[in-house]
Amino acid sequence: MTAPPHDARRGTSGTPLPDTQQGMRRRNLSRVMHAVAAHGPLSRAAVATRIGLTRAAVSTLVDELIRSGLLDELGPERPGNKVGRPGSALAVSGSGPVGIGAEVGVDHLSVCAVDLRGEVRARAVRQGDNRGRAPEPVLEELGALLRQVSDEARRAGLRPAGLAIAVPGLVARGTETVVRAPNLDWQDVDFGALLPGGLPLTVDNEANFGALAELWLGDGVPHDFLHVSAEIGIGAALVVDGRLLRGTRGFAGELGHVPVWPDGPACPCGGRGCLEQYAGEEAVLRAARLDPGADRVGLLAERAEQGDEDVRRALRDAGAALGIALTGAVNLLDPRSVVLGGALSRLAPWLLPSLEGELRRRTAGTTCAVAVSGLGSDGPLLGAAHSVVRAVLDDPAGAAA
Amino acid sequence: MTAPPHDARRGTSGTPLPDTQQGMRRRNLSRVMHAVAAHGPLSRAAVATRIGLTRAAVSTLVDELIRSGLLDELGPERPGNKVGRPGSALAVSGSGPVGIGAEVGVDHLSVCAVDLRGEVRARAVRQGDNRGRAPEPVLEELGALLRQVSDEARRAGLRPAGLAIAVPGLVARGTETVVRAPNLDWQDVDFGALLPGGLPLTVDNEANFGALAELWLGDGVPHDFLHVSAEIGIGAALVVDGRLLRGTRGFAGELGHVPVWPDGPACPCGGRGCLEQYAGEEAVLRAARLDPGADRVGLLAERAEQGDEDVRRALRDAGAALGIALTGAVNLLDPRSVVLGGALSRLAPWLLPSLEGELRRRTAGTTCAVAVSGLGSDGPLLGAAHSVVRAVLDDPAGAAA
DNA sequence: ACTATTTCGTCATGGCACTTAACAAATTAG
DNA sequence: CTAATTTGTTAAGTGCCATGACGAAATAGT
Repeated sequence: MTAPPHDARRGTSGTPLPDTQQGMRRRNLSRVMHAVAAHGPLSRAAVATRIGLTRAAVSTLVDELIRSGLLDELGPERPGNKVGRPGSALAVSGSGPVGIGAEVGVDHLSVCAVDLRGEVRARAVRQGDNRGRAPEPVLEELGALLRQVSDEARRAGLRPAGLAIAVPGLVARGTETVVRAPNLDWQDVDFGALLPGGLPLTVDNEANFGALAELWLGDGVPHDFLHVSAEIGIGAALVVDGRLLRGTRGFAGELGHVPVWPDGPACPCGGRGCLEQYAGEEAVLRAARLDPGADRVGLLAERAEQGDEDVRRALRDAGAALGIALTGAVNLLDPRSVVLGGALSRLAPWLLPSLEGELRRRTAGTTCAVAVSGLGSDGPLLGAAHSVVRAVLDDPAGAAA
Repeated sequence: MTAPPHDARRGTSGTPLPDTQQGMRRRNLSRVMHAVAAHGPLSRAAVATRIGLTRAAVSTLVDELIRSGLLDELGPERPGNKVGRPGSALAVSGSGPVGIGAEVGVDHLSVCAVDLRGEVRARAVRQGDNRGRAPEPVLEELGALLRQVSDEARRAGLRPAGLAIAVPGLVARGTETVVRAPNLDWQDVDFGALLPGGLPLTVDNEANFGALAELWLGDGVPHDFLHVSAEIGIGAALVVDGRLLRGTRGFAGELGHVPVWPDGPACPCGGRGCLEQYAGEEAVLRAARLDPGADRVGLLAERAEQGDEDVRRALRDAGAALGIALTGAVNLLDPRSVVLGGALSRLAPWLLPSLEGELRRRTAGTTCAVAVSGLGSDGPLLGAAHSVVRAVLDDPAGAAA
């Protein structure tokens, strides 16, 4: 229904969008919101110097944003400045719009509401294996959770401004249709048709939302990195210049099928020796001589911690394969860092030594830091909710409603 | 001195540039120029509908551009429209600014001047091996060629608006310093200091300029592709959404050191089994049992054409290795196509079958077209000159002088 | 305590960029 | 030859930000 927020502003053809005064106004409203959201409570004067407009101009912008309920005036502020009249502190409203984020995982459904300040204001989770279930009943349950969270938010005086859903599968660029979700065994599921409408809807890959969460919430992470996450497949998401690189069809980031040993075992994808054959969940479990059961990642972590040599070797080998695949990616993309997220962050202690070893040996000089995500398994959910929040910050006028 | 033109418009930090009315004017001037440059002679009314402004607004913009000498009024035009007053055709000026492009190759120096219409208006080449020569005498010769071309352009009433130089090596992002050019055996050469000033200078990798040439001049190539070129090393340049992906330090595109067979022969880069060990010029010559001499690419093409089995096998194997490395890249980036440029375009007939074979087998479904560049060896030079032209189109107000 | 200084937010004025609306000019259709 | 259509220009209008001046609120100095 609505275009993905993060590619906005780019015209469809070579000619960008026309530039009118209203567009200028909208962009400046957005700049004010971003400045206040990113750099804590700020006075009008501080905003003005920060975004390069005059105090007078910022005053009118702020007035409009306060009237729309997107900014709050907190009252006089004790400023860092020593002398002069204190400014009136402005903060993004904690009682205006909220972004609704949802995640359809293989073993859970979760929904949350995040306000403009980034606080989680409502939350609902339903555990339960969704593998092999038909889309309709799953999305019906998801709808119930969504209603629950929306109602809770509304009771708190908040207004849902949009809905973003993270799914473990490929989503065709610009649509709400899941083309293929191997772990759920879903194909061509149109979320727009199966969920009650009413809110602007965005559906995207969980790896993408996880990377965006890292970009927006991770600390110290620059806006140029490669985010690797593994659930059952291995997905990567590339953030370049603070923007997600989606690829022509939206299928970018298929790290799992990068060839590692080109003559290696055949892969369902048609190739041979894909990374997934060495570092995918199934492959690691097999190499560790463990049976696939529930909470397999937890099991691996537990055994590794206990010192199980088979498990440790399996993880070491997986890390080496990851390191080789990442060497290619780092050579191609020159990111500032690589971030391990999702299940990988939990297994990082045993993956990292061999991973970093391969990477460093093969990219001498081109030092690329490897970091572990601090967001844990909440990344995709938070990224989804925050994507709605960002959409509001990116166009406050359009989202004021 | 000036920032690379293609990353412009992006603020230094999270907060973008402020939006003032003057900025709006500049952007709209740019839109007019782009519309006229891209879509042939156009009337004011046609420009207006195309860029979404009113005829009145476009009229004042066009007046200003004509006064600056960037647009020419050709006179009444026979329009496609059946009825109504004919418009007055506008075209970008053929007598205004020109972009000066230069290329420092291993066996030649070349310089050209391209006007806003994209026509090459002056040109100078000096053949001769530059391998191992010190930077100073080479750049002195280049300076002589530059003067020659600039003078010729000036005699034709043209005004050099900027200088862009393509070099076979790595250039640190945003600088004019060649960090490392292995084939010339140069390190940390500051072009800005060694060339006479006076013009805004940009120095960049030849692969990058080759890709930009493909983007701007290639026909049918979309603005999402992976451009592969091989001189002695193998470089790639990624164009995403019409923008060059440079990487954090400007070192993106090092396809030559993507691991292909991780246990393969050691590579000077410190890794093992890098693509360059299989498809690099030296490796191919060795496999073909040919001695390195002058015009080695030409020799390979000639022998392959004559049916030399050793050469053909060597090229077949190189193509397969390329296909494997590209499989990784395609999986990661999901480009619309892969374009073979530079020396590869000449050898394409013998590389393509195995290359496409590997690529197609390993990326079933994810069809990614492989194309051969039509620009030949002129790509980098033309890309450099056109980058200056684009800078003028991108900010006509700033470049009017 | 009182004044000078500094900084903040607002207001009135002005300039700039685009839109709207009207019009003359140039061409085709009937 | 008139009506219709399209172009380019002009004049008035609106929106948005800059400029400069002002009162308000706090600190520093005497």
